[in-house]
Amino acid sequence: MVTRFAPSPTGYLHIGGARTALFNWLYARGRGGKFLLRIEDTDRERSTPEATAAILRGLAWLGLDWDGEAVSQFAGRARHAEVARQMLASGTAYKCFATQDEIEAFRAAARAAGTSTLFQSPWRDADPASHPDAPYVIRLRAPREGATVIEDAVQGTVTFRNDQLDDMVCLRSDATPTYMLAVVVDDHDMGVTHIIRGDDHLTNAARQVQVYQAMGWPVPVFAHIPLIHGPDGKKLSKRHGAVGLEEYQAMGFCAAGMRNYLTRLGWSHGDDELFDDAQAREWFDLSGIGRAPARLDFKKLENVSGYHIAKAADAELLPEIEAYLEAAGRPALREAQREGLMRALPCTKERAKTIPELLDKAHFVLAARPLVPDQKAAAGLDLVSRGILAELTPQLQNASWVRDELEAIVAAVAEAHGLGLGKIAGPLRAALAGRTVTPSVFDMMLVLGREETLARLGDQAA
RNA sequence: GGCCCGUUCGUCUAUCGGUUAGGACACCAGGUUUUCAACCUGGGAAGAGGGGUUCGACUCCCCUACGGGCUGCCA
Repeated sequence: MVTRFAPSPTGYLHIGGARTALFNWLYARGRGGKFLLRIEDTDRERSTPEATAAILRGLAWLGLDWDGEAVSQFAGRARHAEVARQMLASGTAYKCFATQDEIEAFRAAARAAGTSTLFQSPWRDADPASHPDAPYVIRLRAPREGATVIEDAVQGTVTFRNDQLDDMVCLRSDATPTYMLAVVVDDHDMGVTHIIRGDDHLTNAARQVQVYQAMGWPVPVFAHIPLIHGPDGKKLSKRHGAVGLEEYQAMGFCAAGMRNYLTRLGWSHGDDELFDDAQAREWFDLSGIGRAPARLDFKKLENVSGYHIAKAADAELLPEIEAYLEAAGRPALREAQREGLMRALPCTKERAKTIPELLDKAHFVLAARPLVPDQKAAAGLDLVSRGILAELTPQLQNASWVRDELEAIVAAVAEAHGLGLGKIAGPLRAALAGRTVTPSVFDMMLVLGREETLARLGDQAA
């Protein structure tokens, strides 16, 4: 079995497109099939190489790999034209010499008369001998009786009356193929067996089936999935905020979390919410896809992202963090910071929903001495607190650097002053991290090590 | 306008004629706690509306409302 993702390179990779790609990828990868990528660049006006690059970057970040090279649809235009000629020869298509003006006049008249605006070409049954020497388009000779039926894996059986479908243009007057023709030819030639795409193509599917039938080609399995809507239930657009996949990377969601969230958006497998790629590949199927459009919920995305960050192996998280830094336009990690971060990951990743949040928790290991405490931290470092820190320092000097002993020492000092651990943890936190919100003070000491810990305490002690 | 698709807690969803309509996120209350987070316990929260079919409908059919898509020599 073969699936494909076929985006138009006219902008960024839309979050909805990303999910479509993900579904196709999951379906193919879970069944030992192939997942192909085709760039639908037949619209020369709007297609740009930058957009293609953005799509490739987005897929790479999401972790979706495709088989073979990405195919340019425009490159296959000669083949598409050839098929149009074949249909002409077999009589399943015809030359139409109607001009744009004539078509517009037809539609205007139809609108005024309240009849169907579907264009009915007078050339459909014209004698070839009467053909003028003028530009023409090649139109499909679509059946006028009966109905065209789509057996859709998501939408079920969808029936279109043929009198609702007009003779669509397959080859334009400049001899370039239209999208409707090109998709069908490419999908057939590429051996695509399952077309999973947005349901904005459901109506198009009927016209495309007519082309398959005209060519006598086997019709693939269609699965038209509902679009993703904004939080207000309206079609997702820029006014809702992030629509481009890369924006999600820049916001710091982890790729695994994004995959999990997007997979679960509009598809379900019982009550399973959190899963890894292997499970997703095993579970994913067309019958689990819902029929109603889904809305984006950033809170849930955060939750899922946090789950996967906590679960990720440190060695895999580090490159992802560095990729985030680059995507967000933030400075790269210095070598010392990279090493420190690796040590700090175990005590920070479990508390972060996103990568920027993780970096914030890891600030203590990213910052270099002498630390400049922020306002709140500075407020906690009063004279009394500094005195206690000064008292604590020599005791830590000779301690064996293990959690139990560090806890015991700090607790003893606190008790000597008639204080709870909470009272002394504050100033410690301020001295060690320069902040009031940090990982556990003992975790920080262990990550920082004896030397750095004592140095930082010394910086702040009275 | 015509054709097509959709509609279960705020959100994502389970249910495939018989359930006190379940789970997750979010929210609220309490607990735990060295901060934040995490975690634990509890709570409120749904079948768009109206007709049928049936012993019995969230589930099947029809109508209405609302949302979406298509209706291009765009994709």
